[in-house]
Amino acid sequence: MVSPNFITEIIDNDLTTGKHSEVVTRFPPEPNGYAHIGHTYASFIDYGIARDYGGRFHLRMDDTNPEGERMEYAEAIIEDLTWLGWDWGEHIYFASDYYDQLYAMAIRLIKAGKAYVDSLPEDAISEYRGTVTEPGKESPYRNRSVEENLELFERMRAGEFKEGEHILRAKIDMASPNMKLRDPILYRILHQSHYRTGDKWCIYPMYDYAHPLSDAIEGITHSLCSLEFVENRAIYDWLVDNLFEEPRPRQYEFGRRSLEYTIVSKRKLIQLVNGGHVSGWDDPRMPTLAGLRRRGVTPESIRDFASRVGTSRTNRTVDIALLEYAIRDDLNHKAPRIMGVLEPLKVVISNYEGEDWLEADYWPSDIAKSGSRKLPFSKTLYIEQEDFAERPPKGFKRLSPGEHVRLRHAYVIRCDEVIKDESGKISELRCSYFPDSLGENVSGIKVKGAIHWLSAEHALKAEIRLYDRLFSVPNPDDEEGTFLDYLNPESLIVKEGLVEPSVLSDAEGSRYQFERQGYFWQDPKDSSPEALVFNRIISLKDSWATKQVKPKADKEAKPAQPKVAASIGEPLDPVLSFSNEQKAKLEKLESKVFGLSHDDAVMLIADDKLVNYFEDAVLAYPNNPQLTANWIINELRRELAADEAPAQKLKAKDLAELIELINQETINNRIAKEVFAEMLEGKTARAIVAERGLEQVTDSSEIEPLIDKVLAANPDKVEAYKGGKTGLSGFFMGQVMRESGGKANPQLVKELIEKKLQ
RNA sequence: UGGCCCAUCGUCUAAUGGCAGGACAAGUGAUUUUGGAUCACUCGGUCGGGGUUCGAGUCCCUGUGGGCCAGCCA
Repeated sequence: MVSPNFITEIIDNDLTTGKHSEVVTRFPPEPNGYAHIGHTYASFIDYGIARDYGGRFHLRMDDTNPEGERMEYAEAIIEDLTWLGWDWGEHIYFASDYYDQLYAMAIRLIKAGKAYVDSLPEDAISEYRGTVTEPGKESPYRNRSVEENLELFERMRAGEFKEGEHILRAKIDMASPNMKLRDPILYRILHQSHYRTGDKWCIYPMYDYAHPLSDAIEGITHSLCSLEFVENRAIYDWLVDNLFEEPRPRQYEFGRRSLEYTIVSKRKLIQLVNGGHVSGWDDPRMPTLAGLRRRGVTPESIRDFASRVGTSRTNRTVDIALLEYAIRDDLNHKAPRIMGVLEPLKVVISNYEGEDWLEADYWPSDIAKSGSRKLPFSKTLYIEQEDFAERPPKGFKRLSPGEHVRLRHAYVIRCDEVIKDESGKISELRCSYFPDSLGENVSGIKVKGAIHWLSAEHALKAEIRLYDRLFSVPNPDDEEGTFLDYLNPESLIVKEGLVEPSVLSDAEGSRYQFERQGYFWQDPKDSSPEALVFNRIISLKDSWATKQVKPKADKEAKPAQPKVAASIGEPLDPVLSFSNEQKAKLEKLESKVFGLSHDDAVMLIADDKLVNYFEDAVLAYPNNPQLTANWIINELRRELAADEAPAQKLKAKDLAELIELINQETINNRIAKEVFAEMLEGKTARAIVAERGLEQVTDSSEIEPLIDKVLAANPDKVEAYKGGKTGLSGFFMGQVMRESGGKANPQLVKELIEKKLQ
């Protein structure tokens, strides 16, 4: 369901290491608006992962701010997510249910000296916070006694203060480069009643406080959210570390997905509704789930879409064609085919009298379903205006004067005469039909195409609403002016059309394909048997139309963007900021004694820790300083920088031992990396090599059989290689190296392979 | 004069350091009583520059580009 990604990788790891035995995720919407397509993606990851791992999925209303939150929204979100197919069983929660616990935990923090009541006014707090480039200042109230904090906080809760008079903050670090850590606010006073807790509280927890603790309370294992919360993770960890034991939840962030021709910002959606640009939150053009549902889009197709859009750590904008594909792909095998005419053109069959009820299959032959309805045929028909051309363009496969066409499920007709009204507009076609062309009994007349049609006296009038993309540009937010300037004026076109009489006897909520037009269903609000209203869910792919606009499309094609950056920036020379001592050291490392390249020497010297480490290592093994430098720069430094840093324990002389083994060619580079990884666990290089017998194999007579084995096992690859696919040399190398347990001398292997493949 | 995150076909996404693959889009053809669907094929990519390595999309440095952080919002 959810395709593998960096999060499932983490989960796999947590499960195999036993860090968690079960996966518990949650989706935490705030009930202050309607769910939209963006929510489906996030909730899909949460629900899908829990489901895939046989774990638990919680729906939690993140209601920590009484302003704007309403039960009505919570209910709508529940309805929408249920419709989507997410199943949380009994696990529906409200952050507001945790208010007592959260309050108790705040007391604990205060008692531990980790939280304090600040009484600075709002603007001062903002000022004291500093900026992204300047550290903040500590509040004069930061060092109040525990007793005073306890008393003030209790009085805050009791409603003794006005909004803004006091707040509760975590005591972390006002100088942190991470702004979120500059004593984040935990509680604020809000004299507002809450849609669930009423007037019980006048202090409310902030998201940054309530969210991690709610996760921990519920036993969430993997708390997944979007990228803009990366900085918040620091508070998340701080709080959970201070208040909970292992196993505790961890937060992981994924990239958001936006959709072309769509916006989901709550503010902008409201503007669309209030400005009358759409009919409401469930207007079929809206990206809300309510809108999608009313339009007729199936939950299956939305799920399929979400699974086709992958998960990564980058914000991305998805091609809307992918959504459209998912919708069509689902409906293709679900929607019976009927006929509907959007813009009728009258056709009189001169040589036909009376009426016939023809049997017409609901399904094309490539769909393994059966069923049919009766279709009335008579002297006067309607066809689609588009399906007739007085002067047909090249490649036109429909009706034109003197030409034949198949009426879908019925006869072949020929156009004999075109009748126009006073204004010159075509008002009617006179055609003749071929009685022996029905069904398989083809009259011998060849036709290029088949068109849809309806019997004039039997067809039902219907309002047909043709919905299209809401915006005329893929990224309205990236354009000049406001997004409202880019509304697609043709996002809704209403037609007075005709449909088959059979629809009246179909079940409510039936979706159809109007052949050659698209997928439709009756609008669930506005349609009735007396006044039919059909919504177009999605048009059919139209390769004829695509072909027609091709020259234009070529012109519109984006000019090839040069991928190369226009300017090549000069790296800042770090030597400029070096002290005299560092400069002296640089000279030393670049001298013949050490012989390091300039860049490597600079890199080491820029970090005192590294240069000291380097000097110690070279002291322990002086034979190849450059090799030592390479290992420190390319391998060791990464480990030193890692969060959990076992490398701190790796002594310079131990690394020197590894360098010696490499330099003496006792082990090859590939093995060296394996050994290095094990050394982080505290063993020494020589011990690892001896224990596991990792010495390099340099004897051709030992290697050659391995090569023969690999070549024999892959005759096709050998063939391809000899045919010029030299990229396969890496494949052979890899196979042979693997066969040798990684121990073969790679240069030797390479030479031998090349010799054998000549 | 900050910190953090990110960069693979047009789009989205894969590739224990070892054959850059898939899907959508586009194109060609087959098939078709839907210019749909289906099938086959084609087109097309590792942001630039250095380094490590037998071998780099993957590791290191750097440049460029993009995103996020200074609500008593979430």
